[in-house]
Amino acid sequence: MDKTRLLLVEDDEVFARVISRALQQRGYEITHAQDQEQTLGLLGKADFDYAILDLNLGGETSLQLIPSLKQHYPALKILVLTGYASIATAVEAIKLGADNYLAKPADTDEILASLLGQSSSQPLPDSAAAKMEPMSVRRLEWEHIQKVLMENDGNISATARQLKMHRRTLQRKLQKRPVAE
Amino acid sequence: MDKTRLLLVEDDEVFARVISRALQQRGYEITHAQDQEQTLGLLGKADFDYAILDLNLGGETSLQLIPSLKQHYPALKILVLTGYASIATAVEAIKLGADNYLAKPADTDEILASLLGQSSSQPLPDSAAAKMEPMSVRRLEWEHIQKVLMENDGNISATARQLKMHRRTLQRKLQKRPVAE
DNA sequence: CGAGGCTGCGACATCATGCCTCAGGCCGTA
DNA sequence: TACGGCCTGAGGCATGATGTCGCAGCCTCG
Repeated sequence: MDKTRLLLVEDDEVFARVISRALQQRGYEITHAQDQEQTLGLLGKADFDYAILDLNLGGETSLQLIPSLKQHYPALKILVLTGYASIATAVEAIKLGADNYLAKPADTDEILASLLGQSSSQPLPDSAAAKMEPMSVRRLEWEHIQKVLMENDGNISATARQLKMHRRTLQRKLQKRPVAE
Repeated sequence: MDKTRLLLVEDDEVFARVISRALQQRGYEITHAQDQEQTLGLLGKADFDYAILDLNLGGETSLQLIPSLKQHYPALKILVLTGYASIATAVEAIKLGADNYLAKPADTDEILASLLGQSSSQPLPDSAAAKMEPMSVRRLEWEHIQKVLMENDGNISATARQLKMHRRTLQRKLQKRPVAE
């Protein structure tokens, strides 16, 4: 039978190579694009069963690609992967049509499970109630910042003003990675 | 014209009362349910335009209610609200049909904005358009700390552990600001 | 072209935080 | 009653985070 075709949109060379190799060894045929333009250029030319999108492509975001991809390949399963995960972008991604959303770092197995798997790692019904730990202050702050940032279409200055913090401070916070938990 | 009808599913008495009152003052007609059963019992009996679901209802989750609600009221806009937000439940909620997902603490304006949200570019009825300023990070932090502190019956050490911050730091934060804005 | 807004970033004084430590208080229990 | 375990307030210090200012580059609009 034919190999499963997977589209990888990722701007980080190193990570792309690693994940590509890992997936190829598991029998997937990988096509790699590095930005929106390259991805859009592929649309007519090849078929895909799955797609993995890095949320942050240099300056751009891959969210906009989701509707286009879904339009061309209605059955395409899309996984959004990001090192700067937040609830705000997760909600946005899913609403746009992504099938799953995962935070880096994630190993190949997690990625595959999220991509293929129905539910995520755990059966949600009761695990949701069991995980009753409040967010850490840092995590809460990160989520809030991301949410407001999104409402301001990524405008850092405007976001800083609303949050009543100095622009320089916001800038520095955004450069760091979100706290794991 | 008729009032907008809103279904509030929330098991926390205090929070339910506060939010109910705030929304009623803004012209909404609120129906309050405390668990899955009560909610399901309402399905045939009333119409709703919006719904706010607390994710954690005692031992159960409100996620399962979403499909039922959507089925009975296809046009219903659903907002999932939770004090124990996580990316996993956010993704799950949206996939099940929720229209938005918000982490507590959130003030009434933020909740309303998230609920009505979608209808962008809608020239909001003059008055309502006023200020839906998000909370500053400091106030957000303060509220969150207070809430967790309450849950731990004022135990500072336990609170610090949950919040993953140093006890000394929490101690200092508590001594300082009553936080105006 | 020029005004005005946004962005990234260096520098530096100042404030907040993490971390260790001590002393005292409160409770069960051996 | 003395002990261990847990909580609290507080001092001190090294280090990290933040507020402030400034500069240069980039857009966009008139």
